[in-house]
Amino acid sequence: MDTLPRRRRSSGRVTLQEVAREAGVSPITASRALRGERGVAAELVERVQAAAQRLGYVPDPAARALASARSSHVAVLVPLLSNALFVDVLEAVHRVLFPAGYQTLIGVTHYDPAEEELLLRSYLAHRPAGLLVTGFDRTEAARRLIGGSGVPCVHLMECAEVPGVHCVGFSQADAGAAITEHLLARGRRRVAFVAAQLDPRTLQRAEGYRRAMRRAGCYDPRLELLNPEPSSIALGARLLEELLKTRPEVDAVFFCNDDLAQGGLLAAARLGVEVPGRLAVAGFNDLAGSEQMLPPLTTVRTPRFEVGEAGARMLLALMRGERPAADAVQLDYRVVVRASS
Amino acid sequence: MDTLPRRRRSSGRVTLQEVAREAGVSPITASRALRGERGVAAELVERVQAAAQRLGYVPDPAARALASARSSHVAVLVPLLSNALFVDVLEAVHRVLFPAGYQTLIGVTHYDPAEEELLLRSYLAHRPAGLLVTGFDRTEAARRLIGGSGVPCVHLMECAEVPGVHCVGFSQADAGAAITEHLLARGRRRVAFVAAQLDPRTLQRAEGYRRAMRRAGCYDPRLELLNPEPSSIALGARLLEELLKTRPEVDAVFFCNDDLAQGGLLAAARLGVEVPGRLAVAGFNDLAGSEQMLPPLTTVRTPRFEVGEAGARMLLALMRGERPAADAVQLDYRVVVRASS
DNA sequence: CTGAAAGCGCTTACAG
DNA sequence: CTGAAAGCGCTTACAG
Repeated sequence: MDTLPRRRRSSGRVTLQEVAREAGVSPITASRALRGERGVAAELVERVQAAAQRLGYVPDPAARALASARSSHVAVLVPLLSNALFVDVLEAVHRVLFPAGYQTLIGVTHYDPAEEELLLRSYLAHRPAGLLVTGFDRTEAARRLIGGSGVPCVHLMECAEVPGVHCVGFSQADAGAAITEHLLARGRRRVAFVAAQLDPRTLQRAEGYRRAMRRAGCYDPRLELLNPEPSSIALGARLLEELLKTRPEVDAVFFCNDDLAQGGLLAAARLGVEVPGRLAVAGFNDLAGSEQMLPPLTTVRTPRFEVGEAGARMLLALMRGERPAADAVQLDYRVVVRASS
Repeated sequence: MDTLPRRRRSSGRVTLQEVAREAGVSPITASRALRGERGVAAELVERVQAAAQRLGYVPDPAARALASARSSHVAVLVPLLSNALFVDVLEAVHRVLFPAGYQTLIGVTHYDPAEEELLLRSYLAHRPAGLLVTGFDRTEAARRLIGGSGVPCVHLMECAEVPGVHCVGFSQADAGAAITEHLLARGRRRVAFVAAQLDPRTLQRAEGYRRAMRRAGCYDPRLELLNPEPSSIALGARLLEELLKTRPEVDAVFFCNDDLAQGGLLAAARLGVEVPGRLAVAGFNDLAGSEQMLPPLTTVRTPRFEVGEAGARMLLALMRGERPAADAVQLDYRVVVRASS
């Protein structure tokens, strides 16, 4: 049966060569047929595919990567998995990329540019076919690594019209302004902004908040409570207590993320602070559970699933060498008004 | 300067050959020195390392994988990223594996054995150095894929003493029994079990619940409310309402996961059901926010971080060809009593 | 302890 | 439209 000479270091897997022999063509033709390269006679394509099927051929990604200087990996760098936001982005990315034959490599930067740079080095060594990164805030070295690699890259979550830069996101600042304007429209004047983590996108929301407050003639820097610790329900509870103690005159709070807002709502209930009567509360991102709070939380629904999907599609185009329809895609958010405001 | 003949298809990266030339040794010696293989003269090791440093050499993982039939990837398969449990496991795994030179590839199975099998095929094609999977519930084909691959594999979250099987986990059944016993010890008799998703580990907790209820002479199948939908805060709220409507006599509820329990607590507050007066409530996993609930949630603190860490360490040993200290590691959980029970 | 040769399994670049 | 040759950048297996 097996007339091939036994290879010295054979790994035991079925090789392209065996498929080619089975189909009666050369390995190169088999390779082209299997990759769907055009310019191969339809009959040969069929014969090769049938042979591959029969032998149970699985291409070797390492050999392919070595020969073509490109792997089937797409590296995705996100700040944190404990932020449900990014889990949704990743889910959407995977749903687009996996059926297209790409493996998603998830890298977690912990909001640390130095760690991102380290991950980038490591992932780039693997010659990924594409790169998906979060936002624009990174070290100069990281920027050079990306640029110098020649690997197609799409930036997620933020949007900037810079030639040669590809991105899918939404305006964090506008969204921050919109939810602030909603609170102002409800007649609130002393609207606090409470934030944690203080990553670039949080600070952009802060800018939106300031813009809206200034426009309404209500801006007062003492209404901002900024804390660099990681965002969490527990921290939201603590920050609300701190806010009420140090700025008792506030009549509304815009939390930069729903987990903080949920904690704030729970703390308010514990302290007997009436929401929205005494204090209106709003969050950001519309995370799981926000609609179940007492009262249900007013928030901004951000298009994270759409960001992941559109970002992955744009990358797919770039990896194919095509020009995407647009270099920068700005998606919509929506203020979701519930009983907390 | 560069006396090397220009290669036809050079990828531009610094190669081992260049490092070897710079250090004045053969490529094989350079390879051995860089990989820390013992049996290379200390002086040569230093020279090679210095040369690599000078040239900015980064080993090519694809070439390495092709030549050695083993990559530096470790594939980790988890059911879901929206369950904070697995995010913690992954975080711990990454913290152990990354410094050891391994890349963690995260695969999400969505609790679907067919999808797991597909992912397994895809990951195994990449010749991972190791494999980390969740639990023991998979297709027969998946089991054969793992076994036939020869790739070291550690099972996480559950524990079984089967020769040749490596695992790190805890007894889901015992933990389920323990929290049930706590509710019984509080004098509750009509303790309901409310569960979603109904994955294997949830069903093991159900077994523990039944064991404890039977032992106390309180078991009644009508006290079980099992729902196959994905677990969420919103579903927990819905299920509590359903429970109170159809089994008004219950005096306690054990939710199979904290997100359900949090939703249940919120629903109870909305309905004016006093907790724990009228109804004691307990959860499972001690997820973020549970301690902030009103009242704070009694739950089981499960060792997910420890599972990830110990599992990764065990895999590290296996990948090095060592025998781990134990094939099956059983970790401890802890009942955390708070005001909801 | 060190090295020359061969090979891992593909694809690129060049012919025809 | 098809193929023979060479090469991608490493490591294994065999010598010495």
